[in-house]
Amino acid sequence: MKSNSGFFQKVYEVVRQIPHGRVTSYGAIAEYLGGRGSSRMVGWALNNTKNFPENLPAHRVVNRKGLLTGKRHFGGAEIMKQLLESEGLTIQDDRIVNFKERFWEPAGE
DNA sequence: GGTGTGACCAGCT
DNA sequence: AAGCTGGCCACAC
Repeated sequence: MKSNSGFFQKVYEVVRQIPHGRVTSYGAIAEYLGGRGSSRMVGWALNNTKNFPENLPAHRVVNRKGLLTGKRHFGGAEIMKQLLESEGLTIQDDRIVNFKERFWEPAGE
């Protein structure tokens, strides 16, 4: 075990483990990791993902309302929307349709 | 080692 | 009803 950040690493792992065509929320990941208060940390971790050479499905991570909050961090709202649509999801009004059904729980896997 | 921040969530006004 | 502030916790300077 590497004594690395842990939290960040875990976030990357979880995000990377998100099934194709599924979405999850920051709060869910945060709660799964340690505490619901760490929800903001999840966003920060994802902010580092843009430094990742490989494609991290951070676009599958949205807020509790299924709203594409971090779309602006992807370099364009259209990017995130297209990515999700490409995954078979439906985006309407910058929001994931049937988000509740598409919701994937980190601890669920 | 202290301060600031950050893509949230939930409660209060 | 809607808007805003606080809180949480871990990382970077």
